[in-house]
Amino acid sequence: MSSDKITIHDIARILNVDSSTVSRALNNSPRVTEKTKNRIIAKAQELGYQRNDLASNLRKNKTNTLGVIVPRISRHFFSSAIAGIEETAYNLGYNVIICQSLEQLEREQNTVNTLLANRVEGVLVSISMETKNYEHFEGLRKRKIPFVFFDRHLNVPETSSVLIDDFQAGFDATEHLIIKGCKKIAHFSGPMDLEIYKNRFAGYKAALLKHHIKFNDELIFNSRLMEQDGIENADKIIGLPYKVDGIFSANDVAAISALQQLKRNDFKIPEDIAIVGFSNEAISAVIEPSLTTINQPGFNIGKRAAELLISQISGNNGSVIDEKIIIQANLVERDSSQKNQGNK
Amino acid sequence: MSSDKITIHDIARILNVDSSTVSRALNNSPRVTEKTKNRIIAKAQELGYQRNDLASNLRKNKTNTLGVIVPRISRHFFSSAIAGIEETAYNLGYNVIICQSLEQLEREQNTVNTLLANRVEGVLVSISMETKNYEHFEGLRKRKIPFVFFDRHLNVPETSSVLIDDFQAGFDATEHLIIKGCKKIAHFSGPMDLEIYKNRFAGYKAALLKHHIKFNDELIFNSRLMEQDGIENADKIIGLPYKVDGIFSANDVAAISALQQLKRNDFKIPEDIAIVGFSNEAISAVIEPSLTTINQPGFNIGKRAAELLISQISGNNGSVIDEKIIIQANLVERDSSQKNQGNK
DNA sequence: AATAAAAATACAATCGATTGTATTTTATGT
DNA sequence: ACATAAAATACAATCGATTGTATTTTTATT
Repeated sequence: MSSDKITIHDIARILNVDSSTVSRALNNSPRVTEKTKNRIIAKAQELGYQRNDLASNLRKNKTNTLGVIVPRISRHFFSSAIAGIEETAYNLGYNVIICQSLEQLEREQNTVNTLLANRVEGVLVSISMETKNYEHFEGLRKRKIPFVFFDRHLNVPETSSVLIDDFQAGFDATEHLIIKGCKKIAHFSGPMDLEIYKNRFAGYKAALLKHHIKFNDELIFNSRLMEQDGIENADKIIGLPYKVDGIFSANDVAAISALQQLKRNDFKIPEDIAIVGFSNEAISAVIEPSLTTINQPGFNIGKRAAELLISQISGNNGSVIDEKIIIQANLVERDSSQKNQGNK
Repeated sequence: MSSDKITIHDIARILNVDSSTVSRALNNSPRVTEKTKNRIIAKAQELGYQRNDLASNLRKNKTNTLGVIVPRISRHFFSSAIAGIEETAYNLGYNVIICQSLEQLEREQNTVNTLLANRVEGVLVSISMETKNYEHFEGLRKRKIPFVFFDRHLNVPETSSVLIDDFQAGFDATEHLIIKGCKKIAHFSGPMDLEIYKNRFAGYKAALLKHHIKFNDELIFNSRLMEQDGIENADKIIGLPYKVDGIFSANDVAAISALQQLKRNDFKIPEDIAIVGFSNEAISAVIEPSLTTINQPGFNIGKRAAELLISQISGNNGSVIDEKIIIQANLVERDSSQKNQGNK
């Protein structure tokens, strides 16, 4: 009946055994006879006993819990990554606490403290756009709690991360535009404190260099790559005294809003301006024209990151671990970049 | 330095006070002098003390934690709802544990147990497509842990839920098609164990009735409304000996894949067949033609559900609570249903 | 039947914080 | 300076489970 707060002590009292025996029986310890084990399990079931993990974890000094910090759950890349994390965690018997920073440094700091207070055994982080340094992760380091950056990371030594090769991807995206015949290629970049944006930008520059296209500072547009930013960038491009014929945007959100804004201003995509985005959001496949972009396999990144983290938790050999896993990110060619190549 | 596992007892020993004083100081109790409070807080900071919430929660018998169970985090509606839940929870000082059922009953049952073991104080649930009854939630009821269904719910008495008016929305969607001139309207329905699909279907039938259109069983397509289902439904419609001129799909996913399949088979949307979906996924706005659909305000639903749950937790007056909140869901008219009305 | 060895169970400390009660310290008034 | 009230702090039990050690019970051996 009233299965309100049944403890092992209640069961012990009823069956006239010690609570330690109940504990061992429920944990299937070989130290308890099959017969009493069955009695105890039956009674526990009858009373609707449910272990108190707070007490258990406190005593064992082990929580089997991972923390995850992402900027925003509702972004498709992150929810996919979380799905991958969850999958791995679930299979290996870990729980997951998910926190959002909402791109705010202060909330990111708070979540680290919450996770510490909850004694998570490891943390997976993709940092906010406001995060410029490492400080608030020091607490994890001090307490020897392993953590792994995925995607949005800080370039600190002795830290593991699961990333895509943003330089290569940026290079590929830009070279693709060049091959399609673009000469004046703009780049929408994100906050330069974030490694991913630095690297995508570097890839862009390297591709220009390789193909002997002069780098032009005026064609670099810095923003937080939100929807509004894409629109504003598009307006700036329209206002330029010369013709831009390609855009490589460091994310899809800005690429798409720019694409729509350009369409509204009677630019033909890709004939007038070819566009390549980054992330392969779900929208990108169905927008018209469909958006050429870099596919970031979120689920897979989350999966690998969780695997790496759990392996570090398990083999806690005190030594500092610094492992980088690079996941393949591939260009998905769609319509927004299929420019007529030359005029034969 | 080694802030590994600093406890209030460590601080107490160092400062030559009792651990109870340390506890009270850190919790800003008026029973401790400002002077010692400051000493203690300073020392705690110096040592990098971080409260162990496991111990604290165990003792207080209060976790300030909510559980959330959704079918799939990566579905936009759910991640939006979670964002709304998080927002409310964060503001009111609650933590949130998020679990996915992945549409599997077994996993849903497991998550309930996990949440119980973690002593959450309330649970927000949107059930899986396999969930047909209430059993596995009985444990919550027994332990007097309030829970609130949102969106996908079971129709059990003495249970609170935050829903949209699926009947009305189904009615509106169907009537909209009728007004646009459709005479033979197919309906893609989901598992009939779920109230939401029952109600959307009922709304569909009511609209037909009102406008004197005969209900035709052949035009009802039951499935789990996945991408593949939409394609198959479209094929079946194509194969019918008579012409279908409208589709009301109980979700956007199936509506969109059907739309694309029909396009591939040279049907003109909306001229040949008008389509209305349900949920207003992000894709629906950018697909061509853009999809008319019912907007379900996920963030808002999550927010309201969390508020309702927390109010029930706070006012735990033992009495059973049965509160239904109906959130407005509105038709978003887009291109997929703008059929030529008559031929004047 | 006596004794050793093995098996089953009981005892008791512990994890880290909280909190009601008891004790010590400080302040107040005469 | 002394009694008393008030303030500050210390003591000790508690939350519920786990686990090393001690004790009791059973089994095996001669």
